[in-house]
Amino acid sequence: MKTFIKVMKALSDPNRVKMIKMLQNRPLCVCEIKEALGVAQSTTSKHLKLLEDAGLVRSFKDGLWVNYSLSDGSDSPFAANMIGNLKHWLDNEPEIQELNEILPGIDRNEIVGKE
Amino acid sequence: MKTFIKVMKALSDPNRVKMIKMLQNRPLCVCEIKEALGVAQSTTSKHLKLLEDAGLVRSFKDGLWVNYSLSDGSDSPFAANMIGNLKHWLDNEPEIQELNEILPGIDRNEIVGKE
DNA sequence: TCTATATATTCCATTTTAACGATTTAAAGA
DNA sequence: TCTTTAAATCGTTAAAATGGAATATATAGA
Repeated sequence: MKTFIKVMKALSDPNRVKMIKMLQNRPLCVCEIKEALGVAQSTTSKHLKLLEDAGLVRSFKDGLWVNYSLSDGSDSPFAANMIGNLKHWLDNEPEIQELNEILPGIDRNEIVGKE
Repeated sequence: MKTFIKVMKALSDPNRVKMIKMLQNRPLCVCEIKEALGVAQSTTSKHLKLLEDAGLVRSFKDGLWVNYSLSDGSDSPFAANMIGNLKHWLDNEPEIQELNEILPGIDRNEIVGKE
């Protein structure tokens, strides 16, 4: 039950759902996700941790960066199922379409730290 | 996005998930669900309203009673999908199995109002 | 070793959620 | 009409979730 609730909770926040949808395009570092969503870095990091705990995303370090990508779902069948569903769900949402438009223009090497 | 979030939120509370699992057996009135879960009547009613808003259950009156049953999912494809998944999910959870055991013994005509 | 930078963590304020008791509403029956 | 009873709603409280600023951690490079 707990693992199921974790997945549902993880997916019941719009920003976290957007993160999943963005990661369908390509792996992203925290700063790229933060930039795309327009939220604070700490907020981004916390959301990603929650998604990771639910088995929906995974992370691997690359120097200073931490790359997040979709999980293969091997941790939780619930997570696996939802990752699969979300492949086609919500694609017509304006919020998601807008993200897909700006995402190609977002590059970790061009993000300015604090402003 | 909103309808999706509603479904996820609705399913991110253990008591509400238990309600769904109970309704897989048969339609139930508020007092039967309250009895099975051991929570207050007002709590039960509110949870059911939330599930109904998400398109996961529907209700119809029968005299003083209000019967709740699983939705056919026509309101929301997300709800439909989750109702389908939950048909086989969580069946091995001790909490769910216990509910399935006590449920046959719960009868609306034998529930005492306030005690 | 010192600095710069990306991320994680901590702290705090605000909002949301879940629960209960009490009250109100609605329907059935005396 | 009055009473009873099931369910919905309201009011309140405690816990959890969300968000940002500030700080700590970790790695790369000078």
